[in-house]
Amino acid sequence: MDSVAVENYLKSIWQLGPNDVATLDLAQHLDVAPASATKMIQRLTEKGLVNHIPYRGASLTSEGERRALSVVRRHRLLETFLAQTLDLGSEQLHDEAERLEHALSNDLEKAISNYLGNPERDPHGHPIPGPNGELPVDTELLLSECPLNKYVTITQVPDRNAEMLTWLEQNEIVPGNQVKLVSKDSFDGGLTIELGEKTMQIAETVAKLVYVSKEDEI
Amino acid sequence: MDSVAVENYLKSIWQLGPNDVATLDLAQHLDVAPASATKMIQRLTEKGLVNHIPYRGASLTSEGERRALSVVRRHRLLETFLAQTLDLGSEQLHDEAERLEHALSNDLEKAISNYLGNPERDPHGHPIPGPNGELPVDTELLLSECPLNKYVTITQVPDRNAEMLTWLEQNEIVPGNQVKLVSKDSFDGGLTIELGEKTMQIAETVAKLVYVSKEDEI
DNA sequence: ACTTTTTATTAGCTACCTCTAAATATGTCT
DNA sequence: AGACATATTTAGAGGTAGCTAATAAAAAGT
Repeated sequence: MDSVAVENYLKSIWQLGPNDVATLDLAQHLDVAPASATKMIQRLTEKGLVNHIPYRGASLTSEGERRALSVVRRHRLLETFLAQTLDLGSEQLHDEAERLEHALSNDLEKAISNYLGNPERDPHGHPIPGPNGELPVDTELLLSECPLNKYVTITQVPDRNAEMLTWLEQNEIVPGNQVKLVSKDSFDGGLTIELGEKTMQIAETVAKLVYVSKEDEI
Repeated sequence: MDSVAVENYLKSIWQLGPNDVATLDLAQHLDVAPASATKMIQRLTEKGLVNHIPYRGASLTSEGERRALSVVRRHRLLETFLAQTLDLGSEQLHDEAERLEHALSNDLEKAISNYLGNPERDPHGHPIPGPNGELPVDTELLLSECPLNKYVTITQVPDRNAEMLTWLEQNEIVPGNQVKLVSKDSFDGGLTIELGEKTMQIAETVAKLVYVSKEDEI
């Protein structure tokens, strides 16, 4: 069993990957000092979970990725489970899953997955890795990069920022809804989209975190 | 936030209390070396959570007890929650709750309690401490010490030993069922009880872990 | 190309929690 | 009371994970 710290590092490297992750980025992501990240990267390299080229960056080995995906699976199953049973604010879900994911046994993971009917997506639309780390082939693209004037279906929204999530929900930018990208403002990257009957503006930073499905008619 | 280790020590001292707990008993209960228990007792004393008279034993301060009861509350809420949603083997419940209890936030604790209708007992019949550590006044007594030839209702069964729990369940010794203590064998402490239509033997060690309600007619 | 800035690593320290082995206190038995 | 057994504590060490300050490497600017 990996420690909570190890699991969090692996998960963060996975989230920031798949390119080599800079020590500083990792440290900021985990809210630790850069020196602490260096130390841990070395420990993980020692364990064979990470490939590290000093002064360049770190990436996961296949075993490291397997373990990272196991954490991600537990996280997303928990989010789905909690969303379905208790009804918590969508913002809370992420934080709670963040804590509980490290304490979920194999058996309980199975029981939860089974209870939920072995779901493939969490409530934010993120794919849930299979028991052995399988992820669906990624056929989705970013809202910020989708073709103009074509309706697409929102598949994934980010879950890490509670504020943003609330804003997205209030504007009905949630998985399943259809949007049409009307125009991209060239100077600030802002996007104009149509959603149901309303037209609205969305910042590029946000649009870069929302995924939509590729093939979609009308 | 107390660490997992601190929470486990506090919980164990509470479980072994309320009398002074011997270092060796505590160490065995937690499966650590006696020296480790001594060290932790000293740390807890430092923090004001434990009263310790060297070579005598340790007991909880009121703050220590408050925190121990918070762990117990989380544990029992989790057992109840998991029993109600997933249906896990009764043996598994305890182990899973044991892990998750340390990762349960205040908010999630509230949400779960609320979802369950603020229950006062877990599935094994153990009272769930209130949010501030309130426990009902104890009016129950041990099956091993209850009056002869009087029907009493089982209120609590132990949850720490999976094997014993399975045995108890198979023999319908579960909270809510009625039993009559027919006789106590003086030499080995074994008890003869009547349960529904059958008469059976139960070891004293087990009978000392089962609680029954005091007032009960027929 | 050299200097400055940024990024990364090393060195050295701390806290927490564990262990084994040695020392000490307590309780019991004769 | 003295001796032995048992329980407890101290001493000393190791692993994990964090920190700051100092150093070194890489990247960027002039």
